[in-house]
Amino acid sequence: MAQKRLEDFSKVEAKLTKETEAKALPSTETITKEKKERDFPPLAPENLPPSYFVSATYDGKTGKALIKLYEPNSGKIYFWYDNTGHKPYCLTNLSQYELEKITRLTQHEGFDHFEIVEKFDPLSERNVKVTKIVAKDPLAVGGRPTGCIRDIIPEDFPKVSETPIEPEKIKVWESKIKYYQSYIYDRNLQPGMLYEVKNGDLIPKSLEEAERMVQSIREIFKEATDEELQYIEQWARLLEYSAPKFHRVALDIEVYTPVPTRMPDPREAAYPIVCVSLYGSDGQKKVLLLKREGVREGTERLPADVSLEYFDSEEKLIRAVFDALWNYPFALTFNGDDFDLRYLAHRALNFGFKRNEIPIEVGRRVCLLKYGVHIDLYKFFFNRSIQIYAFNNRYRDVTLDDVGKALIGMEKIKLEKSLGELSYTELAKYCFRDAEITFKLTNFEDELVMKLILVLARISSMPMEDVSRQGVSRWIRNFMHHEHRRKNMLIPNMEDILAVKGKTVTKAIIKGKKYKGAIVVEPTPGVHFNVAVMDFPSLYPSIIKVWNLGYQSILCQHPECRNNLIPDTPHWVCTKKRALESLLIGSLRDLRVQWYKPKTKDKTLPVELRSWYNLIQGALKVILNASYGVFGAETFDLYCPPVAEATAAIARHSLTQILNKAEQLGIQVLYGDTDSIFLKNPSKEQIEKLAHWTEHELKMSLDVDKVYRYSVFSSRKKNYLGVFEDGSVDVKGLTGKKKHIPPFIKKAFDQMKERLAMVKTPADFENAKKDISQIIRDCYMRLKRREWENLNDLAFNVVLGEELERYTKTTPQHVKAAKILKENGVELKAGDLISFVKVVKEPHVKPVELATNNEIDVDKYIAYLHSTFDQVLDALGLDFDEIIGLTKLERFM
DNA sequence: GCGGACTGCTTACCT
DNA sequence: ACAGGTAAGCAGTCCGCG
Repeated sequence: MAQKRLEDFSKVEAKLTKETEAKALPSTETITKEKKERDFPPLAPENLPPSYFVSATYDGKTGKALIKLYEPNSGKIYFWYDNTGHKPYCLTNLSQYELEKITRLTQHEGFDHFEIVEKFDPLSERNVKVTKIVAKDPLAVGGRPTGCIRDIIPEDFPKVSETPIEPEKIKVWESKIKYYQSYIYDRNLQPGMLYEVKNGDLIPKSLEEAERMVQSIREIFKEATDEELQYIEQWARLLEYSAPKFHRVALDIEVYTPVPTRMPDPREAAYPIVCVSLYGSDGQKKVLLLKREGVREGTERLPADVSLEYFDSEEKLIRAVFDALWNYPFALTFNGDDFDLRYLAHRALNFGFKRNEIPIEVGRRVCLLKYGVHIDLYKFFFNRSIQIYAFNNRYRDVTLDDVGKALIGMEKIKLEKSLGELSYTELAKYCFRDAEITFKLTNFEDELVMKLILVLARISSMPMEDVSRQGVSRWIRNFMHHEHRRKNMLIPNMEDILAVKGKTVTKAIIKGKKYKGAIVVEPTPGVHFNVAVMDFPSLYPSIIKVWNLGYQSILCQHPECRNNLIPDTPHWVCTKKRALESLLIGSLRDLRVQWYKPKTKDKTLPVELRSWYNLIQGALKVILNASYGVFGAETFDLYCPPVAEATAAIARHSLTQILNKAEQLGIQVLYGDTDSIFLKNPSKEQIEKLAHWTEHELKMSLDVDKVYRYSVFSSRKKNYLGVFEDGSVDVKGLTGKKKHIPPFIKKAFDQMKERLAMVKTPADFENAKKDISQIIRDCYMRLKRREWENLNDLAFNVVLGEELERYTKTTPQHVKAAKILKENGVELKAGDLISFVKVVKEPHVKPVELATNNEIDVDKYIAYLHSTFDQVLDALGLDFDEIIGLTKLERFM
C-alpha cells in the first residue's frame, strides 16, 4: 500500500494557475492563513528585477525546463519556464535513413524528430556528422526501465538492417545527461548567477564591479596564453560576483513512537508528529506542539523570543508547517531527505491531504520542494571532500550534535528519558535546539555554508539542491560536460575512452590498486631544529596544466607526439592541442594560487571581501584536490586511467628531481611526501636556488610552506610532529592524534604536546624530557591504580564502516562490541560510532554502556599507552619501560 | 593443543 | 562512489612441535 501511494505521489505535478504579480516578503500573517487557494506556480512577471538562478528542473506539466529565480529583495522565488522551445535529445552515429527503419523508435510516443548536426569527436579528433534524436520528454530518451530511445537503437537496429552493423559500433551519446543540465549547457546558463527577466526572456545580468575585477585579473596573468586567459576570465566572472542574503527557514520534526529506540519509518508515517520547530532568518522562532492526553506542561524555559503554539489536531499542525514550506525560498533540514520532509509528506497523505496541498516533491532518495530550495545539511556535511577540505576534519561524526559542536560550539540537548515521557516544554526545548543548530550551521561566518553551496553551484553548473547532495566527481563532471557543449564537442562514452586510451601499465604498491602512486621519503629519525618545509602548491593540478593532460591528449593519434613521453611510463601526450581538462583545471588552479589566495592576505581589502575570497579559494581547493583522482575513479564519466597514472608518474618524477637537486645543493633532506620536502636548517640562498631551479626546469613553483622551530621524526612514514615558531604544534599521523583512541591516553599525549611547545633550544630538551617522563609515569600509575574518572575516558570510539551483517571475513573488536549492543536492542547502521572498552574476559571487549570498572583489562591500556608514546619517545632518546621504572630483568620477564 | 610467523582485514590517517 | 601510500591492531591460517 505504502509503495503504491509513493508511486502515485511522484507523478503529481502542481496545478498551473494564472500568472501572478510580485508579492511582499512572507510575513507571519501569510504563514497562518489556511486553506486559501495558493498562487502557484509563482510565475516570473514579464520583467523581473535581478534574481539569482538557484535551481532548475524539468516541469512535466508544461514539458519545459523550469528555472527557479531567487529575488533577494522580496525574498521570493519566481519560476521562469523555457520560451525557446528547447527539447530533450540524444545523439547517434546512425543516419536518419537508418533510424527511420526502426519503427519502435519512430512510433515511440515520446519521439519528436531527427536533425543532422556536426560535432567534434574528441576521441577520433575530427568533425563528425551525427543524428540528433529529439524527444518530446526526457523520460523518452532514458530513465524508464524499458522502452527508452537510447536502448531501442542498439537493440532494434541490427534486426531491421539489411547490411548489419556490428552492435558495438552503433553508438548513442549524451543520453544519460539530466534534461535540465542539458538545457543549462545548451543555453550556456550559469546557475548561481544573477539574471533578469525582460519581456519574458531570461537575460544574464552583468555586474560592473565583477567586470572591473576581471580586468585587473588580466594584469596578473601576464604569462598565460590567450587560450588560458580566456578560461581564467570565464571562471573569474563566475566567482567575483557577490552572493545574496538567503531568506530561509530551518525545520525539525519529532515523532512519537511506542518503541523509543526505533526510528519510525517515514514511508509508513504511522505515528503522530508531536512537535515541529521552525527557525527563520527573518527572526521567526516557533515551536508547534500537538496537544496530547496526559502530557505535562513542564517548567523548562525557552528563549524569550520563541513562541509556542499548541494544536489540537495534527492535521492543522502539518498545515502550519506546510505554510512555511510554501513561503520560504530556502528550507534547511538535517536529514530531511530521508526523514523530516518524507515523513511530513507521507503523514499528510495519510490524513487525506490533496496532493497540491503538499509542498514536498518526494523522490526516491531526495525530497525537494515545489516552491523553494531544500538543502539537506546532513548530505552536505556527509560529503567527504567538504568534511576534509572545507572544514579541515573538524567534525568526525556526521551528526547534528558533532557538527554543531565542532563548527558553532552548540550541541543537542541530551535526553534522559524517551520522547513520550517529556513534558511539552522539555519536548519543545529539545526540538527547538535541533532547528536552531540546523539554522546556525548555515549562519556562522556570514552564511558561509549557503555561499559555499552557491559558489559550488556556479563552478559546477548545477542547481543548489544537486550540488549540496552530490559528490565532487559530479561537480567536476558537470563543468566538463558544460565545456564540451560550449565547444560543440561530442561527450564521449566511458567505454569509448577506455577502448581508445586503454588501461594502466605501472604496478601499485598496495594490492588491488590500479596503478602506482606517490613517493614517500624514508624519514631521518630524531629531533631536528630549524626545518623548512617546501612544497609544490597544488601539485597534481599543476601537472595536469603543465603537461597538458586530459583524455584527449594522452596517447593521442599524432605520430609526431609519440616521443613526448611521460617519465616512468610508455605513455605520451599531445603536443598540438590543449586538452579541456588541462585548461579547465589549470586555470582554476592558477586563479586560486595567484589570485584568490593572495587576496585573502591582502590587508588593504575590506574584511568582508577578504572572507569572500577566502571562501572562494576554499571552494576551489575542494575541487582541485579531487581533480586528479577522478580520472582514476571508475565512477567518473570521463574515467581515463592513463591520465591518472601519468599524473602520479610525473609527480614522482618531480619529487625525485627536487630531492636530487637539494642533495646537489648540499641541503639535508629529512623527509618528503608526494609533493613536499623537509629541509634541515637550509640557508636562504639554498632555498632560493632550489625554488629557482624548479621554476626553470620543471615549470612549476616550489614554495616554503612552513618553517618548524624543530621537528620530531621517528622512523615511520606519515608520522611526525613539528613545533612552529609561535609554539603551536603540528601533529601528523601519530596515534595520539587519532580520534578513536581513549580520551585517557589522548589527554596524556596532549600534555606532552604542551610541554614540547615550550622547548626553544636543544638545551631545553633536558628538562622537557624529565617532564614528559613524569607525564607518562603519572598516566601509567593512574592506570595501575585503576584511577579513572569514568569509563568513557577509557573508551575506544570506532566507526562502524559497514552494516553489521557485512563483516564476514573477520570480526574486528568494534564489531564484536556492536553485536553485543545489538543483542541489547540497540539499532545500529553503517556510519555509527561504537564506543567500547577492553575487558579481561572473552571476547575482551564490551560496549562502554554495559561495562563496569572492575572488569577493565588495565594491561591492554598500558600496552596502548606504550605504543602511542613510542612514536615520539625513540626520537627523544627515551624508553617507555625505563620511564615506568621497570628493571631490565622485569622487562625480560 | 599451542605458539610464532605470516597474511589479510579494518580503520584512521597523509598527500 | 576522487586517488594511492602508510601505520597499527587484531583475526584468522598455517606449520612445527616427538
